[in-house]
Amino acid sequence: MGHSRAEKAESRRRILDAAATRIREVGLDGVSVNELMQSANLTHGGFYGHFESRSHLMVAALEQALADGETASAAHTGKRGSITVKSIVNSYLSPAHRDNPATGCAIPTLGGEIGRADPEIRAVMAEQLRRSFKTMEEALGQTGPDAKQFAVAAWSMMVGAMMISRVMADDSEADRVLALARKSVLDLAETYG
Amino acid sequence: MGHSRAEKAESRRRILDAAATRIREVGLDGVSVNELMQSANLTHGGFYGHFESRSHLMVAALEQALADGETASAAHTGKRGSITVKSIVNSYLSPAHRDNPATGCAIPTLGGEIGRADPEIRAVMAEQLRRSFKTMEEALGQTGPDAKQFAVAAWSMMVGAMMISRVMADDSEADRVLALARKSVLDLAETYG
DNA sequence: TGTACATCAGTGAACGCGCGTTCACTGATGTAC
DNA sequence: TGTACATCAGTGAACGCGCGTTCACTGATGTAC
Repeated sequence: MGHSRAEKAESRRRILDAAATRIREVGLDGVSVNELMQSANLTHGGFYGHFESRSHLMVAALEQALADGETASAAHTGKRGSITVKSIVNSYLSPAHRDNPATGCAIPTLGGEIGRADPEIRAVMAEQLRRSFKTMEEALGQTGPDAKQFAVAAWSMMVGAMMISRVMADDSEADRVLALARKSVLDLAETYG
Repeated sequence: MGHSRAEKAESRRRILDAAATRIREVGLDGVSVNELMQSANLTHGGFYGHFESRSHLMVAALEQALADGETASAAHTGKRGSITVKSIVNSYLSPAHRDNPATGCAIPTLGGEIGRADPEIRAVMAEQLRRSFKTMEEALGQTGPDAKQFAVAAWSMMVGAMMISRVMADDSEADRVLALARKSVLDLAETYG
């Protein structure tokens, strides 16, 4: 059980990875320092050697969760061929994404909580939203006000439908919400594209 | 400072009202029993004379918050004349609604949290969603698969856009999200209506 | 109408618990000679 | 290459705090006679 200096960065990474995953499962408020340290095979006291405070970790963890979620999405959509509206929507509004929040997009999971958080935390997610809008405009293959409107509408619908689908207990009802939202985003893409 | 038997129901109502308001401001996890009792001008010990446990209160508070939010919306849209898609959307996606979560719709505020809550809590919101879908179909003045698709798409977009708008720090950016989503819901209504 | 008693809404001290954070320490790693 | 020392990642006890919940109690209200 060594703890060389080179391994410190590795420990930090394990804490941050656990945090980025856990906050998507249980929310920012649902994670304790002790729990994260244990899942990184460390004891709670060492935490402050890696992060200034719990809230500093949360900022970093949210950044990573949002980046992870985007990468996971891009990995699905991007393999062989370019990103299209259809590939984004099919990947995003899939039952697999709904059933695996820990590796998915943090926006439907944490958005409500973050809407009432510190400006610093909100800024992290706001920045991701701007990037997401831009990606959607590029996927539409257009620029201008209509493309912007589509990007905002599509993302609003996707995060809303994902949140709603996760609330629904009945599986077929939850699946139907995803399917109908998917169709509607594509209908909108035709209208604006 | 009397506490007659007739006043007990009044105390319960005050606790429940405070809870229904507060959960929309700070989330289900953000409210403590002690805080609620104080805002009802009572001490914490008396809580269990009114509710079996904190989580029992939360179920009742969520029910009331959802009913309140719907009533508030209907009050705006319904005055003089019937409910239309336009009247719902204009009221829901207004900056006033965004800036007053305590009296507004609980879905964008609490949806993420509730997606990972007990089945009992999820069922309460799922039921409200079904009612909301139905109201939207009626507002569209149609029935059938297209009306259902529109209802799901419109609600997904509205709750998503509200959540996103609350994350945005910049006011004009946040307002623009609402305005663009509003336009898109109305565009969809034309497509399906 | 006036007194004695029962009811019960609300009080506040106490419980065990987990939280974020601090800090004196341990002991393996890396360095100097 | 081998020994002495410095560094510092990680440990674990302890802190003050607020949480949900329990419970013996108080005292105003309502009832019986």
